[in-house]
Amino acid sequence: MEGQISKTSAVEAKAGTASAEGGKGARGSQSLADRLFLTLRSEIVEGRIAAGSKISEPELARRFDASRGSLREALMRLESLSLIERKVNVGARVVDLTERGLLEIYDVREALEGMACRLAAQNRSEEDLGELRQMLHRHEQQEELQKGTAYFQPEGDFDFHFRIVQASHNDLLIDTLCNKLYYRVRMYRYQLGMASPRAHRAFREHSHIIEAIEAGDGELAEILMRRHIRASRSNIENKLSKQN
Amino acid sequence: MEGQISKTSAVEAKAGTASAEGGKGARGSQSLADRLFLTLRSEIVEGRIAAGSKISEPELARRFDASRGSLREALMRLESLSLIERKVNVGARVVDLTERGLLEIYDVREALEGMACRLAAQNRSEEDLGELRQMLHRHEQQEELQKGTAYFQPEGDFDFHFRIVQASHNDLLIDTLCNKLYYRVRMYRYQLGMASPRAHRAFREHSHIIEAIEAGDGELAEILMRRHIRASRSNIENKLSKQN
DNA sequence: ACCCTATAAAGTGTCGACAATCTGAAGTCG
DNA sequence: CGACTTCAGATTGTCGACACTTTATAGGGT
Repeated sequence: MEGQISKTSAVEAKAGTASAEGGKGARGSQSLADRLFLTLRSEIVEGRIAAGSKISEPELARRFDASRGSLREALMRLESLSLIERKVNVGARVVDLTERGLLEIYDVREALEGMACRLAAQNRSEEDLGELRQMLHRHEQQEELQKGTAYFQPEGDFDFHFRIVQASHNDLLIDTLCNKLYYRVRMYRYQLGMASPRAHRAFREHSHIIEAIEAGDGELAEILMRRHIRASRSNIENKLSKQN
Repeated sequence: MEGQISKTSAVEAKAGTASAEGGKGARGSQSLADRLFLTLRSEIVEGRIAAGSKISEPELARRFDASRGSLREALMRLESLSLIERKVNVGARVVDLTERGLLEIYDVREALEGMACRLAAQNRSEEDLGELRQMLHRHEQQEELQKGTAYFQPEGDFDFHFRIVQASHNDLLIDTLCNKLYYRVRMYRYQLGMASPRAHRAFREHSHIIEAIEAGDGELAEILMRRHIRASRSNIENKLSKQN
C-alpha cells in the first residue's frame, strides 16, 4: 500500500488578492464561507481590519450580507491561521502584533526554510532549477532598474522564499509555510512596514543559496538559508530596539 | 462506554499564545463543539474511526446527539490538524496513512525539534532543567524495570520530545508541534504500531541531549536532536521497505 | 453489451431563530 | 464615597429546516 499522494494542499497558495468586493462573478467550486475567508484574510493581513480589534459576528455578517453560520466558518479558518483568536462565549479578536511574536516566527522560519533548502538540493529537478534561475534573473533586472531601492519591495523576497519551499517537494513543509505561516509574515510586513534595507546583500545571498541547490549541496544550502534568515532577524531586532 | 475525554496523561497541551492572563484559565472549555472535537480527535488518532474512511455528518450528528452545526465546527477543527480532509460539496474523509506522509513528518520534526533544542539551551531556566532531569530519572527507572522492552512504549519518547519543545519557550514552535503535528504523529504510532526497538540507544541519546541543554550548548543540542530524529527516521524507513 | 441520459436519493451549504452566557451600567447598601 | 448586587442589552452557542450539488440507480438508444 502506497502511492496515493495528497497533492491537495500546495495548490491554494495564491498571493493574488481576491477581489476586495463581493463581485459574484466567480465561477466556481468555492463556497460562500470560502470567499468570506479569502476576503477577511486579505483585510486582516493588509490591516484594513486593525490588529487587536474585536470582531463582531453580527456586524460582519450584515456587512457581507451573509448568515452568521457561514461567517463563523470563515472565522474558524482564520483562527487556524492564527490570524484571529477566539475565546468561548466572548468572541474573536484579531491577533496582536508583538515584537516577541515576530521574532518567534523568524526562529521557526530559520528551521523550516533551512530544511526546505536541504530537501530542495536533494530532490532537485531540472524543472525546479529552471524556475529558480529564471526568477533570479527577473530579480536581477529589477534590481538593476531601481538601484538599491528595496529590491522590488518585499515581494521579490517573498517570491524567492516561496519558490524555494515549493522546490522542497515536502507537502507538509509547503503547507505549513506557504498556506499558514506566510500569511502572518505578510501581516507583519504590511503593518510594521519593513521594507528590507538589505537590498543588494539579500540578492547576493539568494543567489548563493540557489547555487548551492544547483550543486546538490544540501548541507551548504541549509546553512546559507539559515544565515540569511538570521541576518534578517538581527536586522529587525536592531530596528525594533532603536524604536523603543 | 465512551471515554469522552482523551486520557492523554502527560501529554495534554496548552493552547498557544500564552498571553499573560494572570488567573489560571481553568475554565472548562465547555463548548459542545469543543467536546466533540476532543472525542473525535481521540477516535481518529487511535483508529476507532478508520484512516481513509468517509465521514457522514448526519450519521455522526445522530450518534453524538448533536446538531450538524456543532459537529461541523468540530470537523473543521480536525481539518486544521490535518486529521481529516474536506472537499466542497463532497464531504470529509479521514486522512490516509502513507509512507511518504510519515517521512515528511520526520523531516519537519528534525527541523523544528532541532531548533527547539537550540532555544531550550539558550533560554534554559532552572525550573525547566529540573523537570527535564526528573523526567529522565523516571525513564531510567522504567528502563531498568523492563529491560530492553521498548523503553516504556512510545509514551516515554513522547514525553521527552514534548517537554523539550515546551522548554524552548517559543509559543509558535510549541503550538505547531504539540497542538498540531504531534496528533498526526500519534496517529501513525497507534495505527502502524511502531514501538521503537531502539530502547537503550534512544534513552542514551535523550540523556546526551539534555546534557547539552544543561551546558547551554545550543548548537550541540540541536545537532544531537537532529541526529536522534534522523536515526528514528532511518529505522522506520528500513522497516517499511522490508514490509513491501 | 456498452454508453449516455434522466430521475431519485443522499449529503452538504446556507439560513434564520431561540437559548445560554457575558459585558456594562444603573441602583442600592454599608 | 466606594463596593457589591441587579438588571438590561448585546453577543455567542446551538438547533432544525430549506436549497442546491453530487452521487447512485434505472432506463432507453445505438
